[in-house]
Amino acid sequence: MTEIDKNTEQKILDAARKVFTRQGFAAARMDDIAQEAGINRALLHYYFRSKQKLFDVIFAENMGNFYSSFVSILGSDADLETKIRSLVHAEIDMLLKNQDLPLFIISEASRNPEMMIAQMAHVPVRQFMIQFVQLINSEAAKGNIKAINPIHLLMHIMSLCIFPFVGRPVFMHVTGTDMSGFENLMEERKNIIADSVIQLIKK
Amino acid sequence: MTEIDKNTEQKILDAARKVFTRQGFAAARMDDIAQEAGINRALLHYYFRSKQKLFDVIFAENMGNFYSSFVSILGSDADLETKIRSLVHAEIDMLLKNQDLPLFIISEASRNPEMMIAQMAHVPVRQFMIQFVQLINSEAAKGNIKAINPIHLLMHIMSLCIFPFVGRPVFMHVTGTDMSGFENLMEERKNIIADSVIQLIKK
DNA sequence: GTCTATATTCAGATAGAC
DNA sequence: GTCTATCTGAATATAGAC
Repeated sequence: MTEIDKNTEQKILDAARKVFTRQGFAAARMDDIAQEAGINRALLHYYFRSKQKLFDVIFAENMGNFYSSFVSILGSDADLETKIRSLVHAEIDMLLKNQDLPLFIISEASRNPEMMIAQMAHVPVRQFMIQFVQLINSEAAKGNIKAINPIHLLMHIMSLCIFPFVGRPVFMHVTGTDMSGFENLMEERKNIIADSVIQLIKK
Repeated sequence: MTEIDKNTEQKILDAARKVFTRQGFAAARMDDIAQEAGINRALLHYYFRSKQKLFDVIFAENMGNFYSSFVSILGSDADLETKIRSLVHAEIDMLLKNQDLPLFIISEASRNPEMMIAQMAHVPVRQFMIQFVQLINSEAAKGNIKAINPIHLLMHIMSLCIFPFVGRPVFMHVTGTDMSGFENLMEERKNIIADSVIQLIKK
């Protein structure tokens, strides 16, 4: 579907996603979204009534995308090492395609925790966490891995995968890297992170 | 400058630091800062002319605080393991006292990279990075640790230390933890992170 | 230096023509 | 459905009294 074929609602949503995800709610301007969509402000209001309502749609969408990509992996019948490797790869792949997503979710969640909590209700993230904890505990009980607090392990994985994207601007400047250098590094990091995590739990 | 000037100026700076660091530039209101300082808006402008100029002062201050706490550690004559342990402890101690700092710096840097770059010039972060890279490379050359890309190692350390604070609201909700539970976990994490990092480089 | 009152600017939202 | 023009409200900034 080309840009012109899309109906107006879709053009608005695409534009809003782009602007809100980059700028956040407070800094985003309805006019930026309108220009990005190639229409005028009035039409935004005609379709979505208010900035807040339009934002809510985008936030829910982004929240869903952020978690959906890797929730299914734990349920497979692969061994733990494979699961961890897939998890890390899936997450970094998703982040490479949606680089502004984590900072968006995190900053909007900080500024408005109630909204985040409301949206979390529609996403199986808690279930994911429980599944993860059980998996690690049972592997440890079976003696397949070292005993480790699953919460710390999960925090390790999330931190290692997500943080570089959140801190990207600072990181790129400090190391003197450009976008493609950064992306190459993250490609490399898929295996480095997986290896690191696996090394930590291996007996 | 009289004693009373200093008091008011200091009250404004304290209030501005609190509000800007929590809310970010776009969401912060001059009136919030005035109320927090116990004065009125006009006086803010009398002292700092504009919101932007007041913000610049706070941003520079925060940027300085963020990096100054651990830059000195690398220069000591302790062994590598001790240095890494001190680095992690110092950084997490600093973050426990300034929990909003990393998200503030990261989001403002994303929205306005030029400002971040300008402020970076006054902070020895690049020098810190070079020092770190040399340290790791020389230890590897001496055969004291495994060969590892120092950039990835540094990214590991930074990610593990900083990310939990950035993602704290989401994390607290997902795990059902409250503030004191979170802080206990981060206390625990000081050693867990240091142990993990050291394990990764040990031969 | 500090305040109240006011001006200015800007962005979200609406009215009404087509 | 889409536009131009306009209203409203909020937030930054200034003027001027004390």
